[in-house]
Amino acid sequence: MPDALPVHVIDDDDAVRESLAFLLESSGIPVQQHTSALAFLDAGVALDRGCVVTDVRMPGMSGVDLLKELNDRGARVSVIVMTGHGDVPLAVEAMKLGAADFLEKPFDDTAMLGAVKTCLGRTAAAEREDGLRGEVVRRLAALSQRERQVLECLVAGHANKTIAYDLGISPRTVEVYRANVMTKMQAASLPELVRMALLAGIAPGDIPVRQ
Amino acid sequence: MPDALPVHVIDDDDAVRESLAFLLESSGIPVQQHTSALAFLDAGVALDRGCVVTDVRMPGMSGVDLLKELNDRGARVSVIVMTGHGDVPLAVEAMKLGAADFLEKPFDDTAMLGAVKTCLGRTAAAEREDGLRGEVVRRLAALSQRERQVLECLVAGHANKTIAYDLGISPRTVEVYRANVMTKMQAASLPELVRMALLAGIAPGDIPVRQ
DNA sequence: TGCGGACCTTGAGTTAAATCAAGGGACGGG
DNA sequence: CCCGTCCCTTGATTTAACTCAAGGTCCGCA
Repeated sequence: MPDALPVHVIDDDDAVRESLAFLLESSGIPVQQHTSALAFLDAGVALDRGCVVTDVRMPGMSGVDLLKELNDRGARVSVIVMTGHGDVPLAVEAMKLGAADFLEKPFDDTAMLGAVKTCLGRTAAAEREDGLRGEVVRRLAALSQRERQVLECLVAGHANKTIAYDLGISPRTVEVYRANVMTKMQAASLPELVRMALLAGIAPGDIPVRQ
Repeated sequence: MPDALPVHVIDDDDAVRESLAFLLESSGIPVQQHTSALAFLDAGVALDRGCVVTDVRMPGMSGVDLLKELNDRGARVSVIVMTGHGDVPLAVEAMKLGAADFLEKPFDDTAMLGAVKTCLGRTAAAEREDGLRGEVVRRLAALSQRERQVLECLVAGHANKTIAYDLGISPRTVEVYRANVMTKMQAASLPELVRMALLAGIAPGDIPVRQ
C-alpha cells in the first residue's frame, strides 16, 4: 500500500536528515525534511495525523519543546524522538509528553523503520474514526450561532420551552432551529444527534447520580 | 485528604522497600510491600485503580513482565518503574507499556513522592467516571426484558410507533416501558438516557455519513 | 386456594414537538 | 437602489409523546 502521507524529518544536521530520508524512501516512504522545529511548524503541515521524526538537541526549539507545542495545539501526529546522548530522564520526559518512540543515535535502521511503520499504521487505524469526527465537526461548523446554542441545550436534555425561556425567544422559534439543526447535522433522531455531539466533544458527561 | 488506598511497593531488596515505605508513609501515604511481582499478583490486590512502584530487575518476573501481565489483565493501576542501571531502551519500553513514570536509582525523594502523588491524583480523577459507569450498569440491571428492548430501540433513535411495530405491541404499551426506563434509569430526558447508554457501552457509534 | 407482587398490556385525555406557511432585518452584488 | 440570500422570528395545525387510570397473566408464598 503506497501511503502518500510523507514522514516529516526534523534535524539541524544535514547528514542525519539525508541518511534518514534515504533509509525511509528506500522503503517507499515519502519524506519531507525540515531543518528546525520552527521551520516544521511554519510549514503548514496538517497536524491531525501523520508521523514526525525529530532530533532533541537543536538550536531554537528542542524536540521536547516541539512535543509540548504539538500537545498545546491539540496535534495528533505520532512523534518519534531521536537523541545523540542517551539520557533516561530525557527519554522518560519525551514519552510522558506523548512521544511514540525514543531512539538513541546511532540507531539501528531496522528499529527506526519499524518505529515509523508502527506510527503510520496507527495513523491509518485512527483514520476512520477521525473521518467520522471530522465529518461531524464539519457539519457543526455549518450551524448558525442560534442553531449551535439550541443544539447545546438539546443535548443537555432541555425541553423546547425551557430553551426558549433561556434564550428569550418564542418556543415556536426554538422549534425551527431544532429542525434546522437536525437537517444540517443530518440527524434522523434526537439520540443520533446526541451521539454526534458526544463524538465531537459537546455536552459534558454530567450524569446526575441521586441515589 | 487521607487516602486509604495503599501504594504497592515491589522490590526483592528489603532495604529499598523499607526506605521507600518510610518515605511514602512519612507523607501519610499507606504502603503495602511485596517481595516479588508474582507475590503482588497473588495478593489479590484490586487492579482497577491505585498505584504500584516496582523495580525492574527482580528474580522471576521482571518489572517489564509485570507491566505486560497487567496490560493483559486489563489492569488500570498506575505503575512507576524504578531501575538501578540507567538504560534508555528499557525506559522507553516501559513507558510504551504504559508505565506512569520511570526513575533511576538512586532517585530523588522529591521526584518519587511527586510521581506517586501524580498517580494517586490520576486515580482519584478516574474514580468518578468509574463510579458513574458502575451506577449506570447497576440501574441497567434493574430493567425488565421489555424495558431493556425498548431502551435499545430508543437510543437507536426509533420512534415509539416504530418500536411498537418491531416488538409487535401497542404504541401505548411502548410508552409505558419508556416511562419505566426513564424512571428506573433516573434519566430526566432522552439525551441524558442516551449518554448513560453510551457510557455503559450500549448503542454502537453508528452515525450515518451520507454526503 | 387465595393473596401480593412483578411484568405485560391497553384506552382516554393532556402536553410537547414536528409540519405547513410566511414576515422583517442585515448584507452584498448587480 | 433593488434583488437575492441568509438569519432570526412567529402563528396555526397536525402528529407524537407524556399523564392518569386500570385490566389480565404468571409466580411464589401464606
